[in-house]
Amino acid sequence: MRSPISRRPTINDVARLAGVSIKTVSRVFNREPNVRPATRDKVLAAAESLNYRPNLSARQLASNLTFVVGMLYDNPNGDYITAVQDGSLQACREYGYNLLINPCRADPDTLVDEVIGLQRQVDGFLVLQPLSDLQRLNELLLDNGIPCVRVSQRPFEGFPWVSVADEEAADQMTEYLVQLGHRRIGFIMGHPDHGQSHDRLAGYRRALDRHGIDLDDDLVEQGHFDYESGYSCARNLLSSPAPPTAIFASNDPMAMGVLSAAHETGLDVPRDLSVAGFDDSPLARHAWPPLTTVRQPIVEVARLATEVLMKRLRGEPEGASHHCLQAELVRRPSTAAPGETTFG
Amino acid sequence: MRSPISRRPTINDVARLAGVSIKTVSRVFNREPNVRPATRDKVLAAAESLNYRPNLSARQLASNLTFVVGMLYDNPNGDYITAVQDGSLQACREYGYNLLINPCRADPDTLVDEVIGLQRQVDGFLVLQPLSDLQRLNELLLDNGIPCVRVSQRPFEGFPWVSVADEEAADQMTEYLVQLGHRRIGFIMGHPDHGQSHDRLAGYRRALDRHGIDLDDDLVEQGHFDYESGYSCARNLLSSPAPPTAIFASNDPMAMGVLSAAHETGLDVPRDLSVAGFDDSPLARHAWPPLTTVRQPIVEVARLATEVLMKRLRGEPEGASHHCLQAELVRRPSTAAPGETTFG
DNA sequence: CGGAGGAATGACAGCGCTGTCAATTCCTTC
DNA sequence: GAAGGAATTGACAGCGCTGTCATTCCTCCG
Repeated sequence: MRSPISRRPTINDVARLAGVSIKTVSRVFNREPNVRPATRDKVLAAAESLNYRPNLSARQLASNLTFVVGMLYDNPNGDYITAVQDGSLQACREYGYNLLINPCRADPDTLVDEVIGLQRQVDGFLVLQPLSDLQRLNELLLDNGIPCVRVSQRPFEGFPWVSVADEEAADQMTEYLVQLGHRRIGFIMGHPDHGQSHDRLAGYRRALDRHGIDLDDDLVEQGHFDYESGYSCARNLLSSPAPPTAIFASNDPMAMGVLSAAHETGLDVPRDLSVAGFDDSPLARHAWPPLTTVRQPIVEVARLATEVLMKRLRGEPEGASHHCLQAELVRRPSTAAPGETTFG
Repeated sequence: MRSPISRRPTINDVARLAGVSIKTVSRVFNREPNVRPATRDKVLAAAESLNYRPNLSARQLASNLTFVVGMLYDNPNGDYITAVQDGSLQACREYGYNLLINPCRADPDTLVDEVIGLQRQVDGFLVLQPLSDLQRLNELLLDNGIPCVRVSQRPFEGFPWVSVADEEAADQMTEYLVQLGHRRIGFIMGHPDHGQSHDRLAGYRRALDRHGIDLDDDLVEQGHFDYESGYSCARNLLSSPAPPTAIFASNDPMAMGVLSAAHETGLDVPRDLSVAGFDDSPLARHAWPPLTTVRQPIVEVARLATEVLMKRLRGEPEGASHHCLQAELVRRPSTAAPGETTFG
């Protein structure tokens, strides 16, 4: 007589039902090579019908691996973080890994402690911008032999990295503004310590260059990726003797600041001033008027980066050590030809 | 001669060095009673000198505990989620637990699978709104004997819960608008399936009642907590024969929609229309004009809920099964006396 | 001083899985 | 049709810890 107790199914139950050894079940769940497709199917069917999930603790204990990847970040932008988590989780689930989130302060000392403390609790790290650009952190990780994948616009010898074609996207946005008829286009840079800031500026410059428009340094302001700096940079730009007819801010919160400054100055957007952002955060859709911006494939970047990490951890061929994804221009009513309006 | 191999020390190493059995070491590390102080000290000294840390996986496997709590949510609001994660992590770290995030679709069938699949991977769940109001999910969790703490405005017999005094906050906001001189105050409800929506409506009603202001049903619109519904509800309200002089939306994205509708209609905010939101998401500060709203103590709610869960898991006295935290009114330029403006 | 009874400690069997290595099966190839 | 080698599968011993239960050590009292 079999026990009717409903305990969680183990690898033994699956093996028995599938008529194979537990080792074969283990192979299937670890995607090891050399399992006949028919056998694999039998095992998967058995597992499915029992609703079997491998016990992580047992797996960890036996393999001396944790099957957990840590996510290291200090980005305060909630929408960005949840998008990254979303993408990363997709890859994690596919590979049977779990994700341990680790928001941390960029303060180097605390950071070192945290990372070292986590050392045996995770198999590797996904390091997000802007933390991924901290030289000291990267070196620490590398010296301790901890597998990592970086999301960054800059390479760091020793770790694979995933980036977004920021320069190209900024070029496209500038091109679009030029095509609309703008010649005096203000630019608000992001935080100078973030790699992206410089790429976006470079794209802006490249597009202007191509059209033979002189780069007026007075049209470039140094912001910090936050609403407040967008606001004050815009105030500066708009109060200059020859104000721009369009302002391209390096991210959406700064563009929101530009909108506020414009409203406050009594300017109509887009008639008197076109405003463009970068990131396509939910903010952008909810602004008034809705913001023209650049949609970054954040979810895809995170998924890809996590997949690269998984492959690395499993010793599979990793492919290229650098992947670059394309961003996409999103046109909304905050931009128009100078003097025109997008509304009826 | 000691082995020079630098592997991580195990409980056996400590036991040998301390001259006791591994079980005694285990007792010391688990703070079990009935260990002589002298023995305890010997063990701790040995552990210290070896720099021993218990292996989590082994502990988990043997004890059938995971020292991980899962966070179950389907809220798409990134700022809310990161705030919750932040608060929850604070409590987790304090108790030596890890946090496993689990965004999921509210689709009941998938959900059941996910939760059951996670069953032995976590010791308990923190269930967030609005998932925490799904009757079927709560029952599933309860039937499977999984320890949970809910963040919700509604009780569910069997689980402790943490809520925010939404009704009171909505009352305060309405009171504030009345004090400014508004009599026709529009209200946009949230998603009818979310408990909060009804509490906020109740607070609005209570305040009007107190002031003897008749409740005009035409002033209450049914929204869905998103920008779009806020926009269309506001259009309805503003195009009525007797439009309101203030609109109180049940969350910030809807208030953003109200702002857009007002701008589009050519109304000046706050001179022609005061607008108030709820939640104090970053959106609110970045809107034009900045939104008067209600700050919810999200981080604190999450930390408290997680602490309650930890205590429950550790069999410590839990205290009350219901905690309620206060929200706080945040005044910004989007509200003013009718006909007045907040700007110079 | 002997014995009762609680406090302190230990022996040992797993927890559910993976690594190792041996056994078996399946193809080729001539 | 059999040898030879590669592909596939299985048996079994732990991984480091905790639960159970047996054993030993005290302490206190008649």
